[in-house]
Amino acid sequence: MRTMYRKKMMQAKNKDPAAQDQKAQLSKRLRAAGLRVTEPRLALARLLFTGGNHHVTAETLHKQVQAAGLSISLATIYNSLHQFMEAGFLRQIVVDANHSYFDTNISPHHHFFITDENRLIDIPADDITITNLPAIPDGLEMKRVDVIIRVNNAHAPAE
Amino acid sequence: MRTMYRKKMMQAKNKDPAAQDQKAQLSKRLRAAGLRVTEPRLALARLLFTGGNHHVTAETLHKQVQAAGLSISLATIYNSLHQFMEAGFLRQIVVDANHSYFDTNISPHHHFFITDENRLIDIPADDITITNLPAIPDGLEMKRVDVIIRVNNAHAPAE
DNA sequence: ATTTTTTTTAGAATTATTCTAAATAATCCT
DNA sequence: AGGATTATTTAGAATAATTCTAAAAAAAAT
Repeated sequence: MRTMYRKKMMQAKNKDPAAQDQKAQLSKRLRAAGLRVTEPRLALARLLFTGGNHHVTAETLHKQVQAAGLSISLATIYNSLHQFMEAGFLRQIVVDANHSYFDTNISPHHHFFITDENRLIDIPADDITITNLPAIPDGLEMKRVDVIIRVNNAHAPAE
Repeated sequence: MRTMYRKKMMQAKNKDPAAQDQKAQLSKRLRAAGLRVTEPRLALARLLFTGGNHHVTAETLHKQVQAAGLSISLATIYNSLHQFMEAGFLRQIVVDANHSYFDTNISPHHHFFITDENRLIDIPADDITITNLPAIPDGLEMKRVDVIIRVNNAHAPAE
């Protein structure tokens, strides 16, 4: 009996109630998207979907994973990012030929892109008013409107 | 005297006045941008800057070159596209992680991007009214505002 | 528990683009 | 004009980001 009790304590130590809850929530989200709940997916979901909105690239996410002491292959990271996109958990923002970001903020909004820092800043949808949108050509349907305001540091040498 | 006259005729046949004029104009543009006038650059300039606005990729331009019976390396095409960009003759539109287009229309305007055809359509600047632009963060200066309206063919399977 | 299906992964392949260094062409300078 | 100087072109190698492949591992179903 004593050993049993010890075991329970160990478990409790590794998984406090809040963490348990978070895990349950994320699992539910994954399952709702038709994705099996696996360790790599849970870990990525936790990195992406907790603690505010993020703009990540496959590479920066991979580094976050390593910084957290985990090991998830780049292939899995790409797979997961695409699956999360299809599930509507992420949105991809392509800013130039060399950089695309995955944005965890999926509500309609826009972006500043700081060209000389390769950094995105969200602009709430309400902060930009677009009136007078042109008619969508016949046979086509609108998927989304992206506004990117390109900025650079004042007096910075030409990009 | 007869042979001289013949020669002149031959020249006239290869270079009619209109073509001559076009070439002179394009040469002037290149020189104004600090670029030497070379055969490849002239040929690319003619393909790009005559006959209405175009949206090209390095690849499609390369194919146009070949279709015209010319041979210009892909490296030169990339070089020229970038030089033309720096000169302000072209503007690059990046629509997704896989495709970027060079647009010969450099006046302010926006785009429809037809996702299932990988095709851009210009939207005149006046057709979209953006009011209420957010303040540019301190120390930054605006370079340009891009609006991309993503559309797909109605009832098309998800992209 | 075993089988079936899905997921992960290392490493190869692909794609778009850039770099390198040698050959060629344009401009400069008498 | 002709030789020196500088810029341009090019083939092919290199790079970077992403995708593919096929075998091993994990999850779900039976």
